[in-house]
Amino acid sequence: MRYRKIPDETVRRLPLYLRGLLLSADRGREHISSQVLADFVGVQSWQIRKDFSYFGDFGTRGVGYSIEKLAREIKRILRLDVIRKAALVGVGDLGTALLAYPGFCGYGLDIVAAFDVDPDRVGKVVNGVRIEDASQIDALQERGVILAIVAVPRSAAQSTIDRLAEVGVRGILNFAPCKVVAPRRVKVISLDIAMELARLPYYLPTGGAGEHPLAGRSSRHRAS
Amino acid sequence: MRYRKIPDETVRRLPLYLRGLLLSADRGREHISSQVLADFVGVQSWQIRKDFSYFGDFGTRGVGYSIEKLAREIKRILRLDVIRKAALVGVGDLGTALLAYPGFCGYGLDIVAAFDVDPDRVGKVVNGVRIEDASQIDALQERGVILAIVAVPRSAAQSTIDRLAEVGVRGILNFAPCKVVAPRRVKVISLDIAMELARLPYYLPTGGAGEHPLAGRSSRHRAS
DNA sequence: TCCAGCTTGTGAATGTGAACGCAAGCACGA
DNA sequence: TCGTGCTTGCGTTCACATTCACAAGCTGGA
Repeated sequence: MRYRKIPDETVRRLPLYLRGLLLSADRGREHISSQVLADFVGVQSWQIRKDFSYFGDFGTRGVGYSIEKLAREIKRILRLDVIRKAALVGVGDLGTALLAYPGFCGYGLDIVAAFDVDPDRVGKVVNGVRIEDASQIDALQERGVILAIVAVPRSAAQSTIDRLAEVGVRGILNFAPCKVVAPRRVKVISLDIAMELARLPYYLPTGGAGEHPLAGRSSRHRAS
Repeated sequence: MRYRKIPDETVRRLPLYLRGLLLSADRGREHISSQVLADFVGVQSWQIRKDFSYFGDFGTRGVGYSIEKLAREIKRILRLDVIRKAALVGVGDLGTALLAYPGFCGYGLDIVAAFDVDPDRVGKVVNGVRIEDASQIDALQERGVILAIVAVPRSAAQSTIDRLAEVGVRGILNFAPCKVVAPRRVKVISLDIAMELARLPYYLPTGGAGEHPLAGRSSRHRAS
């Protein structure tokens, strides 16, 4: 089955495995079995083995996976094996929190630029990054930035993404709560936090008699 | 097929449809067809019709869906038809941003309490909500709060969730980047922002010759 | 060298959701 | 009242992902 079509869900799980390996690595062990890793990240062991089988033989039968080697392989597959520079557009409350968030560097992602249209914010330094005027987005290409995080208001989202696409950005993480479009060469991942919270009440128990008899059943698939 | 098993993916899309309806509502139209709504939110029209068919006949053939009625139905299905009180635990950078985020109220979700362990933060008022000491979580039940947002550091995540589960919280949106467990009666949705960003480089074009010949193909499923 | 115990890798079976296509049904005008 | 055009609802088909089960293969000890 090697090197056939790679399921989208597999790609979605790879960062999860990487996170698990990085968290478990500093506990002194050299190798880890699919069973132990599976328990640690909350999936099934065969799921892990199947996912890895799309990319090659990373383990040793009877032993397990070398933690360090496996982490390196996943990083290579996800193209996280080099430090990737990212830009943040929109330094409101959420943008500020993202700038301060230490979690990105664990994956080799480095926010090197931040932009906003508000003159009051431009020039301020947040977490070591100086906020620039949004017009400076034009220079992103020369600075070698091809990833961007969009945390602007809904009304500015599409135009921001258009601009980013124009200056050569190839991957965008969008937090604006609306549909956005981009050229085919630009991969956009959208995350609407309010929408995630909004589907939580669905799984709540019913107040009276079984109005939603089937809610919450059959979640064999993705947990969250 | 009415009232058979409801696909998890359908539940995941319902908030998307609701968002689309709310955004399109103020444009004066009374009815909307599945085709128009589909274009607006970025899915296929048959997908919308199929999803709604699990819950009942909301539309009128030849006319489309009443925007107001459909929004009301989706809210009912998602149990968003009453104002739901939610608590925030962890008022760091991300927590502060979430408190200030205006997007929740559009879905009838209201953050009425915020907790932190840092004495410097306790007592401060952010966006109209006074930050309380984490020990006050015990009183959540009497205050009628059964939804919580967890934005604490990784090391505190599991114990926070244990505590919330003890005091009767039934739904949790977790931002801590680690695996967490909860009793079956508690639904946990986890969101790891860094992990989302981490899978973005995978879709980047390859530098040299086709090292990843299949990347980015075949995305018939969920866009983001 | 051989055996016992583990763990991986993967073909095949199963299950689930996406995609299709069309009959049923409503609105409106002739 | 009938016909035309449009839109929904849904049975069916197809594609994909999960799940299973086991052969292949490594390690370490006898």
